[in-house]
Amino acid sequence: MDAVDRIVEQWARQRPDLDTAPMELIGRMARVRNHMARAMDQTFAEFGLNAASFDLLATLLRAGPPHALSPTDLAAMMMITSGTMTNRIDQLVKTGLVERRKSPTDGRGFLICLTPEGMALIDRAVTAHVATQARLVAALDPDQRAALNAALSGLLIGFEGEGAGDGAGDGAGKGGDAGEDTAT
Amino acid sequence: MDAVDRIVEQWARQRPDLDTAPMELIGRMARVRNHMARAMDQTFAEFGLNAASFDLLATLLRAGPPHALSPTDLAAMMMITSGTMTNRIDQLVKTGLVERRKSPTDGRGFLICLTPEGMALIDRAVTAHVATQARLVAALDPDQRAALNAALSGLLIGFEGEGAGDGAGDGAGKGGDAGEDTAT
DNA sequence: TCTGTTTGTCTTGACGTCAAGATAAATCTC
DNA sequence: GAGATTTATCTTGACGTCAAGACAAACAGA
Repeated sequence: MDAVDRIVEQWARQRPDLDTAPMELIGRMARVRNHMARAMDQTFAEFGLNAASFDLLATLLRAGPPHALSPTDLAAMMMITSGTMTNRIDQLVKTGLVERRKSPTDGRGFLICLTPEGMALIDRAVTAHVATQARLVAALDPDQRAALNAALSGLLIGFEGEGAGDGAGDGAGKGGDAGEDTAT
Repeated sequence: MDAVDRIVEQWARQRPDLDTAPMELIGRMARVRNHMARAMDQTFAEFGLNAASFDLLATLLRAGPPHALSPTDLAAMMMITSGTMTNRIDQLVKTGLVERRKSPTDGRGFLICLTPEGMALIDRAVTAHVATQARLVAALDPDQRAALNAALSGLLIGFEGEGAGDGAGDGAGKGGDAGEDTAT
């Protein structure tokens, strides 16, 4: 009897015509994701980061040497708008974790590079993040994990299409929510 | 080979020491949730609502007659702060879907009530919402659905504790994200 | 070469959220 | 009952996001 069960019960009384089985699934997934996001945020905070800045630094790290990407490429990979990208870069430049270099090939463009400090920080932060993630799924035994992963893959293929490009790129809503980093 | 696989592959090259199996699971769940949230937002928009206003109206509806709750109770159920609650109520009062009545028993308090218009709208919107949710899980066969639900329940119990109170109530981060309605 | 279009980045304005605190009413303690 | 505490709600200020558009540099066609 969890919180989702209580909500489903209320609907059964108020609108017995509704089939709430999908709601159970989706509701639980939303709640699980919220708990996980909260836990991961704590790990980020230990390194003076939030999900947004962690995501940017991690994207640069896992891109491989020379750990430099254009704001446009970063925004595409992280599925955020260019304005948001500018803002995130500004903050990380202020804290000295990345730097803006002029693109050698395009006078309009920049390359966002990890500084040595940024490199060192994100390297440690990623290690801690992976440990946090391991802890978050520890409650599941291997069979359950495999089943969960298979079901999620099935859904994801349905949403994104088998071998589509990188981003879902639909176009999110505006204010407040919609995302909280999508990957890493 | 989906987007999450590509990210995991990059980590394997850059940090082969990491066990990215949990990341796959969590990454897929985050992406699935984002796609679902986007689809549900579309349904809400068809009724002139967003996730926030839908959530409030639906909470009042499923609470049963007389479809009236205090802002404090609503905020607790929806796991948002009192300031956000004030804001959400203001908007729905402006559009005539709910009204503020003085509490008959507490001079400080109000009861937020569905107006007839709000009642009619949310009743139709919930029907459409449930249909959208059914469509979102249609890709899974009954076995997969059961396995997914079981795995999510297991995780949720781990996070919220077996029979705990209504809210997780931890205390979220501040700006931007953290939620996008949790239930309904 | 010159002009028009495309591309890369930043700026502006609006929105929804949160945290912290202000205000008013209710309740408790002596 | 009078003063202190708690509870219910709203207000303020800051933040991060998006959409739309401003601006500069690069490219393409005559």
